Amino acid sequence: MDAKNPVRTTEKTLTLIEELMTKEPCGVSELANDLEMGKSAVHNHLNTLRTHGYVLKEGDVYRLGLKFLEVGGHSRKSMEIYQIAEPEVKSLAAETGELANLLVEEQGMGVYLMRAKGDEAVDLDTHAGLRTSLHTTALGKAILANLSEERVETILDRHGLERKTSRTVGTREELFDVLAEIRERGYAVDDGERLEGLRCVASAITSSSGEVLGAISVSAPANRVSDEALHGALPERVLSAANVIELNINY
Amino acid sequence: MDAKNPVRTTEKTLTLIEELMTKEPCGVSELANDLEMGKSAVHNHLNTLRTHGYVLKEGDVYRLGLKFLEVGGHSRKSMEIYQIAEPEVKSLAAETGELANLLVEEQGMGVYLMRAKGDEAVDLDTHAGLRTSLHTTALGKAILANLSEERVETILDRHGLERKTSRTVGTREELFDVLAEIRERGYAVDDGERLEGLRCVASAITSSSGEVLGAISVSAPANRVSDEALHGALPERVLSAANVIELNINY
DNA sequence: GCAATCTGTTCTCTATACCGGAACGTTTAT
DNA sequence: ATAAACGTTCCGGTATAGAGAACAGATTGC
Repeated sequence: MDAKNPVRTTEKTLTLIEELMTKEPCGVSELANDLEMGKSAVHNHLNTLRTHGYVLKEGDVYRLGLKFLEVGGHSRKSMEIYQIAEPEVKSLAAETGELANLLVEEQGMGVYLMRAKGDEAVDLDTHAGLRTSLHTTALGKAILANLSEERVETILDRHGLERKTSRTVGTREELFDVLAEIRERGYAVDDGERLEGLRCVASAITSSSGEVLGAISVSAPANRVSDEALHGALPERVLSAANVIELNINY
Repeated sequence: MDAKNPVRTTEKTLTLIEELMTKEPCGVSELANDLEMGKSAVHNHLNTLRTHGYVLKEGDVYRLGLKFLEVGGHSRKSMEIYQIAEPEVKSLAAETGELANLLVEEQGMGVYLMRAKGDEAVDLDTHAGLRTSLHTTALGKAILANLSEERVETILDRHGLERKTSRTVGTREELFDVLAEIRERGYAVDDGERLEGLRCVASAITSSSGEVLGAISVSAPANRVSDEALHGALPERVLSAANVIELNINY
């Protein structure tokens, strides 16, 4: 939903920020061309952002500053789910030796709040703050399974059902079947749907009132996760960690 | 240095963001009062930010969204120093069992890029993105010691010499003495200057051309760091980790 | 070595759009 | 019931954003 009276100047600033994020260091003229803005406008916006620490100038090129990390880090730190889940996700990674993740939903997308690597963990490109479609990961599906069907429809309307690999769930019907299955057994599984050869087990974290707060997962290469483990020891661990988090959140 | 032709509308947006960071969830009227803006202006700005994911509305209150974490996470991930130092900082934490940190300088301030906790680590409030005066931490002093005297003066002119505890270095002269000492022995020490009872050892990370890229440290409670360790085993570990990082950066 | 063409920055002027203030519909408190 | 808050919408006067031109400096091509 768009704002009724959008502040166009602010939107230009935000467009500039997003362009800087994808292009990284670049100059005024390049940005002006790409965004079809005048050079003076780009220059004024960049320098306004610069005096506030959001943008840095190195020689003749501009790039994003760490102010965004400051604001983002502050937001994350103030989230109860992060404060409580953080040590548990780390334990989960240490105990399994694999990669553990914490995801929350925001505006219909999944946002990774953190990841923790065990000794043997694969190195995925999931850094804190990264966004992902909910239907493409076990984490996201664990969350979707705990939302109302109506809510899920709304999310799908907004973000669609983009495919990541040939195994990604392709239709709404298929997705709802998967979600029902997840609700039944209590955890979600990703068997190479997001990345070939990667297996992943996730569980939602819910408040005492049944509201979803987020999800945690363990990801490991298929050759280290037997079929038995995928539906036995691994989900047991993940569910246990989720349980501890839920207990701590509800005091 | 202020921009020549600042974009005032953008500045209002940024002010709003910073107010939201300190106040957390709050409504339109409260923000309008605090910032001496009209309600409609605040409303328009908030909703513009909202359609771009930077702000969320929960009921009748607004708060910052995780978009900032996305942008910040992206910036951090694209920094060479982070990519290379990350595993080493984690090792440092694991081996010492204490808290290890990575700091870089930006606009005369120190910015924590990450922290890693060992098994016994104290839990400080140093989260990723947090800013700190350079002269108040061992990390910052390790960086200052590798900057030109001129650069250091400029930074002090901009940010002053705020005291954190009674032990914080209080005058420029004192600071320059400390920095000379750091250059001589190769590492910086903080013995309760930032926080009573906390000892900290840090080393700068420099490129092959001698430019400072950042600094790493280990922090531990005084009762676990003997006077010998503070100038023996601990700096040895930190320096060794810094060395590995420097080697990896210069291929 | 000179001209041509980049670059980022500064300046001016006006069409634009930001936003104060008033009105609206709800919700909460008295 | 009444009042006082809230968030949201609307409108119109006016501050200002930004196109375009001109600038200085760097780099290029011939």
